Amino acid sequence: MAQEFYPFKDIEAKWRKRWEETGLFKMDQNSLKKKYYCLMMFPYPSAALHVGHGRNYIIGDSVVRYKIMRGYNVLSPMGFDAFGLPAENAAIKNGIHPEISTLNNIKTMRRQFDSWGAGYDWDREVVSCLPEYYKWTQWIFLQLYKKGLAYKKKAPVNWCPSCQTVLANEQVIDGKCERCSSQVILRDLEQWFFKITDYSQRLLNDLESLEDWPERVKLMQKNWIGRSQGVEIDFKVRDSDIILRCFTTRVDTIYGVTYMVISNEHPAIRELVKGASNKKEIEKFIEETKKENAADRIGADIEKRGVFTGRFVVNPVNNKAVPLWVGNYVVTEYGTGAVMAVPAHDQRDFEFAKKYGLGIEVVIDNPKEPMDASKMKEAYAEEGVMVNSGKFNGLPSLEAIRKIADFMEENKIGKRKVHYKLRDWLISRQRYWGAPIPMIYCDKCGIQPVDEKDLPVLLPRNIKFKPHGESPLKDAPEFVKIKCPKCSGNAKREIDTMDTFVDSSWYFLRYLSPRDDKGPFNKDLVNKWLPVDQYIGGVEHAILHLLYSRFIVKVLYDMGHVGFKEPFAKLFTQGMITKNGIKMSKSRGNVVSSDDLIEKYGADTVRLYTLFISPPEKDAEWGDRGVEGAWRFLNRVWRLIEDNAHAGGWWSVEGGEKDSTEKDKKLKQKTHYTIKKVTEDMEETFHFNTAISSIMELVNEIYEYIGLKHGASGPQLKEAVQTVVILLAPFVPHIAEEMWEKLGNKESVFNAEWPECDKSALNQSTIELPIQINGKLRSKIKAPSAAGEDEIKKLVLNDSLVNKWLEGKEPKKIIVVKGKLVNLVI
RNA sequence: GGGCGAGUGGUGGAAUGGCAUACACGAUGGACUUAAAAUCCAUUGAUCGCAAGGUUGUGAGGGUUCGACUCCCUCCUCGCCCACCA
Repeated sequence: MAQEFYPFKDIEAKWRKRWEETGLFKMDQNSLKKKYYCLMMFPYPSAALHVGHGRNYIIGDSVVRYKIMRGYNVLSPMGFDAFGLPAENAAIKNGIHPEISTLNNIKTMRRQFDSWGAGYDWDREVVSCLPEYYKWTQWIFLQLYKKGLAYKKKAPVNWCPSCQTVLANEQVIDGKCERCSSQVILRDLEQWFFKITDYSQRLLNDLESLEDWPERVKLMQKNWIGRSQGVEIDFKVRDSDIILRCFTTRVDTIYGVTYMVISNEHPAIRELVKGASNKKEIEKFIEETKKENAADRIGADIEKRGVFTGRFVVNPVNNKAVPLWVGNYVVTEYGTGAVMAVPAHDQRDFEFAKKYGLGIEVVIDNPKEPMDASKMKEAYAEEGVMVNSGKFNGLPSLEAIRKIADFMEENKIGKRKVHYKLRDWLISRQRYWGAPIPMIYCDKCGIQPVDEKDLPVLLPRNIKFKPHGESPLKDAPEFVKIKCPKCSGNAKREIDTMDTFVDSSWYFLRYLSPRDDKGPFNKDLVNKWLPVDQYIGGVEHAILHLLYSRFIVKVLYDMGHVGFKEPFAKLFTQGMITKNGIKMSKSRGNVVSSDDLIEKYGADTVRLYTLFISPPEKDAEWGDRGVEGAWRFLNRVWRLIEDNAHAGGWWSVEGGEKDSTEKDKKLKQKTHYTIKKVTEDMEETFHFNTAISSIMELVNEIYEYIGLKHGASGPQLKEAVQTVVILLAPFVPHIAEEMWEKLGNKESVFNAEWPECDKSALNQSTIELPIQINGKLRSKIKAPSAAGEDEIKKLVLNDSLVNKWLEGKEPKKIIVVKGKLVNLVI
């Protein structure tokens, strides 16, 4: 009897070659089958991948293979998000050109994808750092420029002194650089922005159409866009022509305004403090708090501080003058940078007023307990009844919001207004390793776009990678010097490059015509294949990448380049693999090498364990021991086929016994239950872990069926074993193919028909009926599965154990649940 | 501070109103073996009992229900996202 391990090395090599030859993953443009575009987020090329990375691709590959088996014309492309900081940082450190290290890493990664058995249509590969790709990233920039959606402005930006570059807000974590953890400072630079804020409302509205996105992700996007409805109110500055506009969502509290605060970066601030007696103090305050802003925007808990400007502003509803302060708690970029302060009904204002002895005036009464301004411990921010509010007294505050807004609009004191937290997208990077921004600066003609026919603007090859606060492209004279496209005079190129999120905001369009040098994508193909049917990636991209991609697609839609408004119909976000409770990463030293494991156990074992470890949307803790279990299981299935092949091959037995015995019925029932379970998991939840465990149960059932004697036969057994092999194929493709061949099939298992669940097989002849008394399990009886309620009740009352528990009493009620459970109430 | 999610054996996890702990890992005992590996068999929430069997048990407390891991309320802990957004 053969007791060797299954020869995974030979098997895996054999089938990989076969898939390559038969083009299993090549999308067929002329196929009549239904299309299915399955997209994995394309990775940044980093050197050695671990099992945590593997999980992403194994999940995606299982979906792809399942859909192929279900008869779809599947498009499963792969590419590389190949521009970015790490390669450039490495170049600074060790002198290796980013292009070389990146292309090397890509080579390694392709090999690793292959080693996981993850198949892609490699003819469609896109690599964002190649001119054939970034030419069109630049084209996208020019489209936005043409539409007035790309503009330049001086803006305070997060600056990492160590990386010598600008960071997006989201790359700043706890005031520190996401990559190098140095303290981030603010710095004013001329930057290119994309006007994503023009699309705020549409990006918000269309979230509702994304029914197959996780609620969590939609909510995160919604909060990020941050729509709030309110009123903008103009306050006149006394003894001045200046008008300060502020925004509030709580216009019902307008009569409770006791002071106003403006941000330390408010545009009118210089003018306002011109004649102030404490001018020095104010200026000192402004300087100090500017420094705080960087840390502040990042979340550090900074105490509220402020300074009086010597000015007063007039409340337009009651003409009352209130003091004007400069404070560190007003967000410059949001609203108008000026806030009407209502200490009685806003916690922040309350704290500030307490600290500086400013007035507190109650204008909304808490219906539950009367309020007294002098005794308040905290602000009352709930609804209530209007008091001290002139003609609005007595109204419920919710109603007052409407009435006061109406009143203000009628009297032109204020105007309803919607604000968003969403900011424009800063795309400039003072970096080499990115797509150059295709713009030219001419002294005579000003800013000029590069002509589309002159694209791509190629990155120069010879560059010194010494950071000096400006883009390294500055040191490449052959790059910088250019003729103005308008007047042909001497001009200079833009030396900044684009944020890599621009590269990744349209790559899914390029896969349909990756080598096309006439356009960024083929309109017909793209309209046929998009939206993407299934997008799979990490939840860390829930906000930025997905929002940017949605934005770019909407812009392209508006310009008539594509016929759809949303890029991704269905989204699945997987969890990450942890080790010792933290994310697997090289710097933390807790990586589990995927290559080593594959060398020892083969790809299928690694795949099976990875999928079995937990539901894929959840984070999962890696345990090396569990791999053994997956390995044992595969050997167990393998033996099932090997041993019986030695014993004569029961799968060839066509006739044999009819499926009449109890044993046969049980096996058939289990087989069809497993089909149902696996199919549901694949279609609905991607819960591969439960799909696999149900297949394990079926294998256990098969072993029980044949007992220890080999050479068992019969149609039921044949069906069960075939089912196991087919159902396993999406998860462990190599061994499944080999076993499928051993079962005498000439065609690939991926051409096999996915089994249908025969519902009649799910009902056994007799079923075991659990009996509860007052909800507690007290007995079990055997009953025919076709038995009616009355018959079941009769059987239950005849059961001796039941009678023992009834102690002669008559049950008040007998509840039969779906013919599967009985509960007696006594 | 706000929002979202989660809390089940020694471990990963299963069950979304109906037999709690499927499936797997680990552990213990046994068979086979000179031995080991592999494989197979048995046991494995806690607790009482020689046993049949009982009691108890899904973060804590309360509620709804014939019946609650599941629904509702209060609280605790952890995780993630956002965060002085007026």
